[in-house]
Amino acid sequence: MSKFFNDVKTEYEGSLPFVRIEYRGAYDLAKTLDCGQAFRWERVGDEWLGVAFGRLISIKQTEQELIIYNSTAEDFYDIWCHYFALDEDYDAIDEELLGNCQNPTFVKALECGRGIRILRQEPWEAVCSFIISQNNNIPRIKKIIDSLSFALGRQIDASLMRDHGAEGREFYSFPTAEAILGAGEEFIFSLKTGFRAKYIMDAATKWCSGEINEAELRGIKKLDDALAYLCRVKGIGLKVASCALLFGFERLDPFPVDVWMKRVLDKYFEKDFDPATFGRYAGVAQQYLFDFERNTAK
DNA sequence: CTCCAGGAACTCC
DNA sequence: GGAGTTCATGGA
Repeated sequence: MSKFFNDVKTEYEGSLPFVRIEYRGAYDLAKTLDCGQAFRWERVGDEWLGVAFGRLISIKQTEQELIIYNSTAEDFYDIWCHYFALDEDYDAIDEELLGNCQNPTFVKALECGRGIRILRQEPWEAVCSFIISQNNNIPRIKKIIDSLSFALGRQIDASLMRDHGAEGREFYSFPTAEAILGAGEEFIFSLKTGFRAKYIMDAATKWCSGEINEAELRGIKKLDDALAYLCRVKGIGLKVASCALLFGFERLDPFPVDVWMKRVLDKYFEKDFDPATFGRYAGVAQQYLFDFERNTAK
């Protein structure tokens, strides 16, 4: 029994299993899935259809409930509770952030962004996706990830999801590093990845050989050391490494600085402001500011 | 046509 | 160790 949601049970719509989660505290599903941290979610009516951990689900939010279609209670506890960060105390995180930084724009960004959660995505997918993200825009990042998955991922049975936007469509898991390595650089380039093709290949090579090892990386507690570890891949710099750690390795301390965050920092913060001021949840602060500048500030 | 996109490598001084 | 250039691609 969690302090953040009810005891979840499997229900059925015909033969489609689903779960209802009565969550407590703030949760903004739309912003969470559409704030640029994940690239495989699509709005279908009042639901979000997407693939993660090799599964196809649809999720929607009502007043005080989240409903996940194509998930049993077991799936929820094994995967989705974790993926959607429903077990994390964001009230406590927000409180600590506000204690560390009283910058007026940040306070405003937090109020606007309250309910955004940092998803816990798959490590390899995060690494690969944020390599693709460099010098690129979000719609095209999504297109490339789609074509990579279509070409090299494993097909997912979508028959139960016909009434949730899956009718007549095919869905694929994100390809493994092995699959990408096996496909070869020319093929990856042919999917419009451009100059990033050789970067993707270097990441896949090092991921497969164990030169970049997930468990080893998780064991590196000091942020700078973890960043340096990922930066051994050609094509991964500070920003991509920060995103990979924040979104794919269950860390909330990295603070990715892209063109948008540079804008935020020199528009609203003192000249030599150090993001480390935010403390161990700096990544959450970054996401509030990122969403604020892109979607709210105007 | 130019400019830009959740950057990073490379080349200069 | 900074500052400027280049890298594919597509949309505005």
